[in-house]
Amino acid sequence: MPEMPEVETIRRSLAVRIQGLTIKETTIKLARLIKWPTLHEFSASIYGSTIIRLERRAKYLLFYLDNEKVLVVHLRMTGRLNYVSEGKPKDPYSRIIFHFTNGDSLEYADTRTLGTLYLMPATELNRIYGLISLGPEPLSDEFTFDYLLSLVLKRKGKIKSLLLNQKAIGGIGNIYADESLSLAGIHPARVACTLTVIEVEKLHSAINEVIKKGIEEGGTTFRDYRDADGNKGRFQQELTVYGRKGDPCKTCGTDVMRTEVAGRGTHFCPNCQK
DNA sequence: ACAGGAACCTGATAGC
DNA sequence: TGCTATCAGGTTCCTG
Repeated sequence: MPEMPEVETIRRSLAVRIQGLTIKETTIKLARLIKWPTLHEFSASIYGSTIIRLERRAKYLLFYLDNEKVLVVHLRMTGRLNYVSEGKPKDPYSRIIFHFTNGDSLEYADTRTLGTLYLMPATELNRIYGLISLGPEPLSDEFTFDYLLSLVLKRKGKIKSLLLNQKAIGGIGNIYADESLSLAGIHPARVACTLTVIEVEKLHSAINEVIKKGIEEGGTTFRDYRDADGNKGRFQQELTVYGRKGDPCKTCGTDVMRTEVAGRGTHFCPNCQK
């Protein structure tokens, strides 16, 4: 479900709620979502720990605990994190619940159950391959024009595949890939290494602009994304192509097309994107 | 080394 | 109404 702007919005809304709270017991309704360690160790290690801070790396959330451990959560397609005040109704797809000593709880809910949770010593986070192998993320100092150019020049695959490749760039998903390519005027199926320097410049600033705006607008609620307090995002109002199949392009009026690129539903304006 | 496709899951919606 | 097909914001594993 969520991409970098959605995960960042969840982080911001959740951090102010949970920092300093202490976890008592954990209710685990779907154990297979916990990838490490064993069920017993997971519950035992987290019991009595206090959340010091909440960080994000690309689409991963990292809950730093006062016992030198880190709870790592990846929401995949439909994961949600709900801060639930005492006595409030629970999400029907609630899978794992962390109960705090103040009576409130943090609920991990997930319709399609593809999400993943880990509890790792802070010194062993490098054992999570998807986390350690992440490329630089948009808006960071490492994500420079030169970096993107060097990446693009050596790739023979489609440009959209590159944007979705988390080892190349961390944090972009299907919505923001389509929106970035739309803003840059580049067709998603273009072979990466055929892009001109000017096009790479446009793409570099388009990615940063779209991700920045996405965060400012609190993410995109296309279906069921919500922040930790249950609020919807606002970026869906700004979408130029994603989810707009058959609707007129906001620039030229041509019907927005939907095809499949890199195995994903892909939206673009056939007139504006070459 | 890299690209493409299937697999993992469940539910919502569109079309007949 | 009810059935079927398609689609879904992601990642990983396998194959070629």
